[in-house]
Amino acid sequence: MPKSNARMSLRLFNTRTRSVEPLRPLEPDHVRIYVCGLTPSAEGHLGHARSFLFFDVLRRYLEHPRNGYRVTYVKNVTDVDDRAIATAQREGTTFDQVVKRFYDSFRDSMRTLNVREPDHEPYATDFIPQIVEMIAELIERGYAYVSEDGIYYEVAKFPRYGALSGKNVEELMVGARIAENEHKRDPLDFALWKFAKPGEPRWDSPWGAGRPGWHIECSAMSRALLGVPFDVHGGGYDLIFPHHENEIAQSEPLMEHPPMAEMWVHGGLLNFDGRKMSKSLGNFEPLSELLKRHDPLAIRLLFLQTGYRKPMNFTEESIAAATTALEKLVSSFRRAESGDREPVVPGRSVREPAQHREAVLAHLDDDMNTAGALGALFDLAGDLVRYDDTRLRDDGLALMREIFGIFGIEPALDREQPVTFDEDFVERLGERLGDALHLNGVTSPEAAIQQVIDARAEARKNKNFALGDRLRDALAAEGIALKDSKDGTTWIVAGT
RNA sequence: GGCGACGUAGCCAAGUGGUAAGGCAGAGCUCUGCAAAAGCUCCACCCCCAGUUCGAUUCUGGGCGUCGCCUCCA
Repeated sequence: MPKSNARMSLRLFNTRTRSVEPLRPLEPDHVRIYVCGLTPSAEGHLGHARSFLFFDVLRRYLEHPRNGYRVTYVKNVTDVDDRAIATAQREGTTFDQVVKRFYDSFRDSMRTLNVREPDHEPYATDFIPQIVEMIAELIERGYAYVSEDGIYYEVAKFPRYGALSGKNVEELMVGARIAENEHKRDPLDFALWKFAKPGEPRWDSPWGAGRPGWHIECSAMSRALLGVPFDVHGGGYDLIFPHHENEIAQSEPLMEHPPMAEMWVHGGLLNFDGRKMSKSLGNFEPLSELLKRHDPLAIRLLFLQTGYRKPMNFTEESIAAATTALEKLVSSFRRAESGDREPVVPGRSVREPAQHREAVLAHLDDDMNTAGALGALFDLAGDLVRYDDTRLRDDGLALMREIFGIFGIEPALDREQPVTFDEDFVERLGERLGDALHLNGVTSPEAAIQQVIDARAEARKNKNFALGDRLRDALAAEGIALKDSKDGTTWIVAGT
């Protein structure tokens, strides 16, 4: 397979330049990515997941043969912050236990969502020496000063401050909403190091024991693990200001050749029923809970349908639609795999897998237009059962799997029906069947359903359609739909 | 108040200076004992007004609306 050439290369929107640009890695064939991770001092929600899901797809695509890059992907964990400390004090525990609890849960959710593990997942508290070193350099060069309650970055010393976010420093200064702090020289200055108050976690530093401010860890850890400059710095839109602006202000004065990251890539935020999903609004469902109610791979598909930079709205209706759509894609795959074929309709053009492949990849090259790519994938799925040539069919199946792999939904092709029955299913089904059929000592829902199917087949064979329908209706009332085909009857969960 | 994004069918959503992908839902048909599934077919004057243009949904200006950031936030 030919390597990528200049004509078909991945283009991404770069927040730094506000334009779509080709990705040109600083090292040949190697892309270094730093994505701001979570501050696990509270429950993660689906909005967090959207961002990480996008970067997971980006990473998969970079490694796909179309691009063929080796990727080093770093996603940090802000494992000490004011809120975790406050929660710990309230609960009579320690901040690291609070963080562990929430982050363990979030990692489980990421696994459930088929998000690949980062190459590095640095915790801020594991990089205190590097953070302290960086603060020392900033003080030495006159960008930071020691104050009574901590060490601050002096924004006025960095002329490019505001360039990434398009903020005007003067306007920010007059903004009434910047927190006043008597220990700062300027309201815009932000903490690099906070001296510990009694009872607070502390690490030693030349200036006094304390903890790092939020922003400095990303500057220190990206420098330590990737080196600066690197290729892509990612995160949610809400991080552009002030977090990423501050990272730049911390990192670039210490560099010979800024910028710290060639490309800044930001994912759009997720709304929930039309409103921002936020910890402060309290209108969110923990990710771990939501994943119990919805197919995680359908969630991936749902996110793929919207441009990654656009704000999107999550509703029960939208996830239901995505769930159905995923089932249909998988169903097309399975039908083709089993040799099932649809006649080619006159006037309907069937395109070869290679053409579909190009269509999908061209969309992805275009600033990761996953929605367009998904449309092309549905086109492929439609043609899959129309190839009368085995080679084409096999190529089509392989392509389907390949694209599913980029999207991170490949487990859907192999898994069993993702069905959950509640405990009373068999009992309720038995009641619904009444005299029509006595379930014969079965305990598993699957076996019970099979018994009903067998009994119905017998009834239909005997032309006893009334009984057959009664059996089918009993299953339908429990949300189980039957599908008759020449090879027998199968069932799916249709919902009630 | 400052900055920014968005407004395409019932819902979600891609996209283009030359009368609009895809998905979900819906309708009709085929198949079928019935149904489901599957297949076929159908379903959009692209928020409003003005301008540029031979031609705008796509460009420019104004308006209206929704949302976000400016404070911890993916």
